[in-house]
Amino acid sequence: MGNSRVTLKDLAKELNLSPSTISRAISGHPAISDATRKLVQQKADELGFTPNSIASSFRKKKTQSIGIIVPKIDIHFHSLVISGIEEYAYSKGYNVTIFQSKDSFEREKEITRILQNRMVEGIIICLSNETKSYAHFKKFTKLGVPVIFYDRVPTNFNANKIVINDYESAFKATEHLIQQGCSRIAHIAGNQSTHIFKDRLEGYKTALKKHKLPIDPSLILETKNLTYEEGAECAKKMLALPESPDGLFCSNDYTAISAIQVFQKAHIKVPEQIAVVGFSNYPISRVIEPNLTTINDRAFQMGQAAASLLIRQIDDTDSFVEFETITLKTDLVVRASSMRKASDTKL
Amino acid sequence: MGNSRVTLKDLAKELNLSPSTISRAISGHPAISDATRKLVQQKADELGFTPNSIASSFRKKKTQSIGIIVPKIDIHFHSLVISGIEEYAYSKGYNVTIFQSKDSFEREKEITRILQNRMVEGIIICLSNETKSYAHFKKFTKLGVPVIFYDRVPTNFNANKIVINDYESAFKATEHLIQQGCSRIAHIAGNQSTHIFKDRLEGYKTALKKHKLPIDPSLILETKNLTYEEGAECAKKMLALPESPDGLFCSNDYTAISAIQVFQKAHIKVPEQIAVVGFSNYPISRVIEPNLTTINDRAFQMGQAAASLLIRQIDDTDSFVEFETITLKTDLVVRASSMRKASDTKL
DNA sequence: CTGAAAGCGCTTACAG
DNA sequence: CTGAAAGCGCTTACAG
Repeated sequence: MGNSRVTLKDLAKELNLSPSTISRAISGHPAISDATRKLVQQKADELGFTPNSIASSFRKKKTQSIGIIVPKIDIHFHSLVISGIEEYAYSKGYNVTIFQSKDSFEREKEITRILQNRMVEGIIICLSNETKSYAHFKKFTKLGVPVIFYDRVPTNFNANKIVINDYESAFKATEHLIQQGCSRIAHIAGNQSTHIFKDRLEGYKTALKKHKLPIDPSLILETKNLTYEEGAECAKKMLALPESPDGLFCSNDYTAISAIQVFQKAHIKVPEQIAVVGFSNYPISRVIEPNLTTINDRAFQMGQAAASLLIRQIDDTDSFVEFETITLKTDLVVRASSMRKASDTKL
Repeated sequence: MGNSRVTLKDLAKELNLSPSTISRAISGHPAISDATRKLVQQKADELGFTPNSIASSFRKKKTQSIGIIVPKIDIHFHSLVISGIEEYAYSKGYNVTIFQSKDSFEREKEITRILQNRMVEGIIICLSNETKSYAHFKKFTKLGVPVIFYDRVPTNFNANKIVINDYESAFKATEHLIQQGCSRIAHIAGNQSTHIFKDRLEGYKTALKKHKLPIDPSLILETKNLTYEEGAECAKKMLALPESPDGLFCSNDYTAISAIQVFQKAHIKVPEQIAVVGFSNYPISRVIEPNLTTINDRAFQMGQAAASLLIRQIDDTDSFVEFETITLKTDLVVRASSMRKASDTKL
């Protein structure tokens, strides 16, 4: 099979023009006459010429590609973020190469090496949960390759970050429960070695304090990974307490949903006896009965924001800004699982 | 910032060796002495040399990268497939660049142009639902770039395909309902212009025929996109029939779940009064009450199989095989939503 | 075991 | 408006 591509030179020979002219005509250089441009275009179509962008990348030292590292692609949050990144990047002519760290620090390091060799122009990453040291990102700063962190971002390390306000969101969620008349509010917390879950716990506590409610340690249940199974365990522990809670704020939707199911099996009514709020607005939250009140964490927008910031930094090579942190708005999506006061839809 | 990379030449100059030798030492060529190899390795680490794989790709005409086109990344099925692809590709040293067609034929064509220019060595794609013509893939055959289709694959077009046996899976699901004692089994079908949904309808019909059950057109409800909302509509239509069905096989899990919820609101017991089976084994199927019986379509394995076939074809440049179709096994995952005979767990 | 040389397919500063 | 020339950073067939 004649699988040798047509090159600029081939076109040049055919048209008795120089490769320089062909190159300029194809890339729309202003100094080329309309007549020539048309001629070249026509011949290119005829011969099926299509520019070799590897050669062009190599020559220009611009690959027009960005790298993404996520722990796992099939976690809905990450796939939404990637979707946002791809959408924005595509509109700007950038390609997106993805890698899964599988929550392995070693693999994450190895991937950064690959990305460096591949000469990506920028990187967007959600850190693996094993990552405690950030030395493997230093090389990119030196090479002028911007790196944007999202969701699980480094602490004590100056960097570009896209985050949501976890503290504020948790505060809103908890205050909503208080306004619905709850006074014994429990919390299913994520791993406290992770920054964002710590913030959510803090927001919960602050809301209680503001409304002069006691902080009862027996109502705060920390999990390792906020799994469906852990949620059920926590819910059972709550029911075993001398006095059950009348409200529950969970650090994600999975634990909220499994808790609701445990309550329902124990013939405890949601929201009448326990009002429940989750976190993340997973698709399942509008499917479960009762529909789950939750925090919309805007994963798609997070991806767009990350890509937009990244490409801005790629283009502004000599700006004075070193790092930027962007905090996105979140929304409390009020649904049936927390609605004890029918009249009080809008608080 | 001194953001100029260290090159082979720099290393060569430092060590008074030729670039050829450095290149060979770095890439592990056997003809290089151990002493030299160590020397080069050491200096490379010292100067922070890391090979420019764009230059290497350009020179070798091997990019070690493959392109994926999916309608949307944040559809769980696709993110699972991508995860399988990435995992396999990574283990073989290939990179994965992703694009979303957004179910637009025009965008899909544009993406194939980009992939051609980027010189990917192979492509894995789930067609957009607008795609009826496959001419935009012919160029890859000519260039010797293998293309693997999965899920939504071309019909009347010779190609590499990874599929599941939709007909057989639907047959299994329907027969399971029959064996659970259902005799009036309804079907919520997907768009009949799509091959896979047609096959599922056929499998359903064949199971009924085999067991001498009548095929009742009023029990077959076609939807456009198998959405949650369409599922609810269909369920309501079923309840409005003179005689309700006692079994329901749905072409995906969303419609199955929304149908269950409609039934439950109408105080119809699942599975006692209507047994329900879905398709795809979405995570939500083991969360909904009762847990949903469904077909495990092995999305992750589909991704791995696609990547494995692709890379095999990239490597075997002069094999006599032109196209390959791989059909993956599916599983009926029996859960509570269809279990009318407690004793009859294994059929 | 090591080196000199050519070249992959573009782009661009320089010249006219 | 067009062309000649150099070069991006590698790899590899050829030679010794």
